Amino acid sequence: MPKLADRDTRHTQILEALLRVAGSQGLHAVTMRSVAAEANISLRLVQYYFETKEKLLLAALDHLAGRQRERIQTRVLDTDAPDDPRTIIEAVLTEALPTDQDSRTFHLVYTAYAVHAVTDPALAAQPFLRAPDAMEHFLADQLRHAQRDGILPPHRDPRTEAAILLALSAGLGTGVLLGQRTAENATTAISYHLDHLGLARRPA
Amino acid sequence: MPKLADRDTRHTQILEALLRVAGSQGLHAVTMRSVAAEANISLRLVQYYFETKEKLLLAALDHLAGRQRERIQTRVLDTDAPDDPRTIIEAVLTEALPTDQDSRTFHLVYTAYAVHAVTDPALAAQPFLRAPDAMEHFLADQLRHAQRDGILPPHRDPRTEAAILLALSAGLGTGVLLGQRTAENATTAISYHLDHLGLARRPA
DNA sequence: ATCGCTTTGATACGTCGGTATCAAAGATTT
DNA sequence: AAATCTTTGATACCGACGTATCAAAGCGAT
Repeated sequence: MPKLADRDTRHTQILEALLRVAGSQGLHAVTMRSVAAEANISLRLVQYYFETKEKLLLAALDHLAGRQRERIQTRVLDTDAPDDPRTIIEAVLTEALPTDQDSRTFHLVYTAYAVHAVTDPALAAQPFLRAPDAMEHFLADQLRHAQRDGILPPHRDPRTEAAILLALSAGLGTGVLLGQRTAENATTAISYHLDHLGLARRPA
Repeated sequence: MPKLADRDTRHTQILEALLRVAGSQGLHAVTMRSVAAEANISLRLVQYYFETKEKLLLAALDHLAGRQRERIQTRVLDTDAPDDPRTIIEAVLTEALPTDQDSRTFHLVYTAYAVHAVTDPALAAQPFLRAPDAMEHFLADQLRHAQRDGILPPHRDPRTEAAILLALSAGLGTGVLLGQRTAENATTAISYHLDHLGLARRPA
């Protein structure tokens, strides 16, 4: 009966189960047992692949970050102008909003991790801040390109603007997650902000 | 030995103890026992004043919101121009940043509650979103006043700008909390943004 | 077929945490 | 002085959870 799956398959299977639990019932509902049940495997097998809960959680965080990276990349490449700064930036920021179940889960779980990291040194040591940090640099680069291309006013400071964009989309995302704001409301605000930045689309 | 305190004093004493625990070790470290220990009273007494942990947590949330309201009010009144929109808005947004231990605790605990609220209906029913919602209206009002006074360009939409301001300061606050950004960096970004809004100080 | 990796099951241990209970005693009020 | 409110102490119960252990069996590859 027990079909053998290779390690990678099992790993992702378990991690996806974890994310489903965390996404629907919160990170506090993630236990070795609940994950096993969600994945339809025995508790013992979860122990087999991830010896401790801490390792399991760290792996899940990694998995989550990877999925989000893929999502964003896909979103950018799916636009009609994947080399136009305005298009890229708007796609990135919009993708970061919790619109569908997947991105809701991402936001929820990631935020929960972040909260834990503030008081848990082991988690804080994790490459947690690297993703948003990289994103900020990426945005700053795009803004610099835009300035060179003459589609962003020269008096704008790319570094600061990038920080603002990132904080803005994170804040809006949280608002959407809490039901305090609709996703449409948030996307509108992002477009509005980019418009007033003076960040135009590159003419074809 | 046991001195009698009135209910209010005890309540706040216990709630402050809770916030100290939550602020230093995280909300997950808040247990009936840890709070009792932090407050230097018996577990039994915590049970006496707040029958269940849920009630205790809800009371703490209320207490937290109240303290933050006071903090912001004080901050605004302490400025040199407590009736100038630009001054008020900058004070409010800056106060919302986790600069000292108190505001760090606020951010941390509030965010932790927010994360819980997403998957806990009992918490979500709480007047959670009312504070940020009221703040957003307040900011929008200030912006409208500014427009009437001619210190904010008329093509700006106060509602959207208010939403952006709130999301921005929340996002920056999170960044500061996670150590990804300094408080100075964040305050700079806020001033920068207000400047580019075209929101000027009212001339004396 | 033997060896090694994978999977399950049952189960158990220790800890922690929310809640409950009983008894007793100090303090305040009337 | 009596009645009521406040406070402590000592426990106790029960459930949940992380972790560990032992035994057994399925499956793949050499």
